[in-house]
Amino acid sequence: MGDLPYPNNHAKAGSRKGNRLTMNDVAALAKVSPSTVSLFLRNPSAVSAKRAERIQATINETGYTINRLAGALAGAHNRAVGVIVPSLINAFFSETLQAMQEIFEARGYQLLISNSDYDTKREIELLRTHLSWSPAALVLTGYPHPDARPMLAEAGIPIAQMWELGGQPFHLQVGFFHEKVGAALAEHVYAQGYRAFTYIGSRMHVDLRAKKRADGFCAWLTQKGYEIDVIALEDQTTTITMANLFEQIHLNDNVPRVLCFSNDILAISALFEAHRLGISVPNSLGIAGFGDLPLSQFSFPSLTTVKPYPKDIGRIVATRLITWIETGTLPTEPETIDLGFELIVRESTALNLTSQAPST
Amino acid sequence: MGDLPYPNNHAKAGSRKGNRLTMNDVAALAKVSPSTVSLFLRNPSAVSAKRAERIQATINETGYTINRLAGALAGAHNRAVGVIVPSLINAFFSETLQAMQEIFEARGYQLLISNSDYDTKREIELLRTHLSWSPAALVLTGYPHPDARPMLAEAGIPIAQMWELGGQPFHLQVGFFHEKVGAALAEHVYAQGYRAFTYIGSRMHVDLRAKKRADGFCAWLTQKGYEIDVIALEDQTTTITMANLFEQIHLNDNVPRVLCFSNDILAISALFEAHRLGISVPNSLGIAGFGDLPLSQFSFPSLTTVKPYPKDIGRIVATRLITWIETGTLPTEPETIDLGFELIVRESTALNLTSQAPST
DNA sequence: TTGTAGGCGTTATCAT
DNA sequence: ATGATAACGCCTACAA
Repeated sequence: MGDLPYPNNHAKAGSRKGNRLTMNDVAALAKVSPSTVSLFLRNPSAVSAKRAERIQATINETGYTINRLAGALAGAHNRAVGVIVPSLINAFFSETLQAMQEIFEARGYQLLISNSDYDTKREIELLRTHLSWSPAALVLTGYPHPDARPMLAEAGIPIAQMWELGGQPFHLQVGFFHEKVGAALAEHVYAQGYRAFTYIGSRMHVDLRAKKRADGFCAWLTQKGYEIDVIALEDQTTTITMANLFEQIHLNDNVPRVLCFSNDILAISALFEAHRLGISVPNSLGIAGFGDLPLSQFSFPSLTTVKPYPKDIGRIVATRLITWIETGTLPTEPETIDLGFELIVRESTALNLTSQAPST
Repeated sequence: MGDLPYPNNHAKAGSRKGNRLTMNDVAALAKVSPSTVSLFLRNPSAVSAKRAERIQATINETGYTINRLAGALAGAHNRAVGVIVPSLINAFFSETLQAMQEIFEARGYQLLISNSDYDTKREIELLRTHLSWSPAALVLTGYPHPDARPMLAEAGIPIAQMWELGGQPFHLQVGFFHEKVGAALAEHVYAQGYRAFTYIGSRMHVDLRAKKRADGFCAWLTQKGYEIDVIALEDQTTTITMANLFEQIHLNDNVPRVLCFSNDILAISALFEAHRLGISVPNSLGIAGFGDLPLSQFSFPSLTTVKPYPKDIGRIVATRLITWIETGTLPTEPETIDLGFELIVRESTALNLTSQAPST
């Protein structure tokens, strides 16, 4: 399909000619040519001090603002960078976005952010929309749908994929292997002495990365000969579910159980539920999460979790992209940067230790 | 100052003429005129079925993507909407953004999002930058700096301010009074029987809304003749601070104390710290927050907090703005919508009640 | 319903 | 160092 049709019921909106102040106006007022103004704006030192001053003065007086739209069209590259994330609400992506934006903005790039809501169809549409703004680069989360590859390949701009490694990268891939997260966690809880395992993931039917973490967890333990209870929460109703969850769990001190959650929010809810029920964590039950929220180190007991590097992902993506944009080059070989993750062992899985000890 | 100069070291980047497929190319291939293609893209039903089909076919074959930059420049209005929030990481703003985006995107608008990092100077610069993209509308958080008002007034586009009420609105203001939040909380904890009060706010020197909540809290209690300990946390080091905080607090069962925090994250940390120290909440100490995180109703004890309506803020802003954009009108009278907030009373301040009862 | 002509505000090229 | 001129790709009249 082509582009979407939108109603064009915007009759008024002033006449054709907006009364916007243009570069020509500024040039006329400053008694220089438009080219000189343009040049001044891009590189002030290339203009004689006298005229520079005049131009600056009129800009100040008139409150002139350059029209980037026209500039972008005129053949300079567009200083906009498109970013598509699955969710704006997710704290991980927010951190990455913030980090990216700091760097991009410092170099004069504007971010066009969209969220796909974990929906592949939406993502493809968004790709089209983004491309229609002819961005200088595009940042995607994970893999794009195969159908979208040709479109992206034709765009001729650097494309970064973040938060997940694997598949066929375009130009740059920055992230980590989510299966390894699951495996690392499995290895840890096994080493601690837990012998009954429950993995609770939310929205795993759409959040493929959460799914991969679960898979990695199960794979490691299956190989050891254990069965894992996997509980998939359909939506964000952490809520009732946590009480239900604890009802389903059979605690047995001879075969200590651990609950691994696909994010720290769930894990912390579980911690509270344990408090409510008087279940001792980590001795009667282990609990672990993913994400290392600011809160997680201050919970009681403090939460064992896995910490990705959302800010670094953003920083690296931004830096690389800017290099390619400004040199006008595209890497011949796709670049893959594995940032890994950190398993943060805290009290909530410290089965072998004295869990009562206050942290210092 | 005019606009920022950025190095233009992007020599390569293909020749002047990008090899991008244009509407003319599509027209030629489909054997129609460019304007027919343009018309088709905007309103498919206005073109004869035969040609429509031909055009659609060539678009599919070539993978043509319309260039909105050119369209926007050509005098149609620009389907971009600028949004400036203080932080991308804050869960409140994320929810508002997500809600806004759903509505805007459904109507074909792209969001240009920036975060000011609670910095006024940055905000003014961002305003300039956003204006340079000639957006169809602008969304600000709270009040813009007075210096920025003329710029905004001249822009001639609808401007929405969200999350805070008061001052001189431009066209639309959607939010609530933060002082009232503080007052409502004060009234509640006083009614519960707490008689010693501590307010802990983070980043209040830059987050003026958090400051106002604190002020509202203090004002109400000062009027009752009480003194309030206000603790301002400079940065996000929740962390060590929570332990320090509890060291400073003198608990006295005859004069029960309540801790009110400027956000739920801090409040939940405090809840955990109380567990760690064996302090009984709410009987020995009350705790309240702000924000109503998903987690907050599942903490133990469940957290008393104030719930704003971030999604509604986003939805209303988006809806109103779209109306004005598409009718090409600007409201003559600024519109103010007070969404209020909800005081959610839960266990953590239930001094008079049996706090042991498990929630049902 | 379809085609033609002109212009949107800027930048790049090429003289001067 | 400065200025004239021709794109950039599309949209909106207006004409056919």
